[in-house]
Amino acid sequence: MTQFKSQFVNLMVERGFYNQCTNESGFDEYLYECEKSGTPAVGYLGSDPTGDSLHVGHIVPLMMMRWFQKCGHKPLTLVGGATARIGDPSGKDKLRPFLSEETLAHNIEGLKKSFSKFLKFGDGKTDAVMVDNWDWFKDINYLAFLRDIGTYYSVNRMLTMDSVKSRLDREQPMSFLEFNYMLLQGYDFCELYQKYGCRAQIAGSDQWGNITSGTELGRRKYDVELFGFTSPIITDSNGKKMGKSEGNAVWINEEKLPSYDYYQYFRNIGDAEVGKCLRIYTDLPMDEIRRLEALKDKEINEAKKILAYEATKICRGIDEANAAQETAVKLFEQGSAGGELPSISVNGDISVLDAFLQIGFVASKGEARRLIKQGGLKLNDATVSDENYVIKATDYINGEVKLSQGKKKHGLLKSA
RNA sequence: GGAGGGGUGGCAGAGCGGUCAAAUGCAACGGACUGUAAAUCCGUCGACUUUCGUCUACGAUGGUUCGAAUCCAUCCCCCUCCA
Repeated sequence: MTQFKSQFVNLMVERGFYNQCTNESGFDEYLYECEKSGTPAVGYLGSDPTGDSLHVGHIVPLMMMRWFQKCGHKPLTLVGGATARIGDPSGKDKLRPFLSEETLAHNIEGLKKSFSKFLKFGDGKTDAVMVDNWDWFKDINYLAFLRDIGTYYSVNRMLTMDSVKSRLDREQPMSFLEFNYMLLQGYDFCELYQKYGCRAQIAGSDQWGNITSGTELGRRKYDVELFGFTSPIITDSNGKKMGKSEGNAVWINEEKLPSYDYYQYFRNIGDAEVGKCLRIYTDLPMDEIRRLEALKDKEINEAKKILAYEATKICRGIDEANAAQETAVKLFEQGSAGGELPSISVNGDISVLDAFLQIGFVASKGEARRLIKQGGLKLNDATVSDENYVIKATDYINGEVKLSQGKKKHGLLKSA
């Protein structure tokens, strides 16, 4: 298992993070030299602030950076204040809507928060540093940019890039604005090289074209070899991208998704994904992972619990992980309500319909009625059969009524 | 600027004067089976209403008609080709 010299590359391969590298042996050699001499290599991970939080789909490169840092290297996290104003065409058919300045500022704050859950920021040698490409793009002069950078790009070559080609093949329009995206990302890489000596870019495989744009620019303009390292796109057994739960994205930031739900997302992962997810979403040592993924049938649930706990711990902290786990145990293994559940307070009696509507489990009374007909709503674990039922004082146990929708959605009704 | 095509429910995509709250597929949700899994099967999937039914919806606004997602007019937006 040690076909590579550097700790980092070996780790990546072993844990399933490795998809493609611009120069495998070169990168390995470079990192090995850095690791041996105790000089941190600098690598960056970019993300455009098109939303105000990252979601589990972004965790893969984040975890790579986390390992990168653990191996004694220095991570840079780049937020694309400038590139978000253009829109990355990779994997998209349509031009992105433009974002307002306020939205951008808000999103950047959200991203910083997401990043800081996985990486240690600060002033130390291997501490992560946040940069914004708006800083160097906002004052750039168009003619100067064309002359300094544009000369190194061949349109012939750009047209063969996947992000461009797929649009053209599908006869989807692509604006000149988007066409320029790869120049900007290429420029970013070189800028970080100049400023921080950054020679590595880590990202998802969809960024390959944009990464090579940077490595080629580096070679032509600065005569330096930059490295790109990508992860595979993580999919579930149905080939779908990871990251959706009940139709909603699984967000990293807690204000977008309660820790309990974050925990549950990993708890409910498919059997076939357990090993893969343990490698990617937790820091557990490989020996432990190999033991866990060997579990079969019912026992695999133990592995899922550990996965959920460990993943939550990294992203939400140990307290939140404990609380989420405790709630889950109470709810599923002991059948009582836990404290981490969503709750609402009411005065006096309330109809079941309104109760479920207010707690947000149903979007309308009609939906609540339908669920009752289908036997999908429960009060204190008893199926509701009468849609006109009114919850009264006698239904409260210790001042609470447990509301359940389906098997997994639970909440509490408290008397005010 | 010219010519043509189009805007329908979360998405994709039918419908082209009444039988349309709108086919079909995907996604989603509930139930059964299980292990808080997967697969499968059954059911649901605009709002209000116990049922009847009422209301709001097919880009926007007006109009024609007993009746419009469907026809007409104007406007807005998108796409393709030509200049």
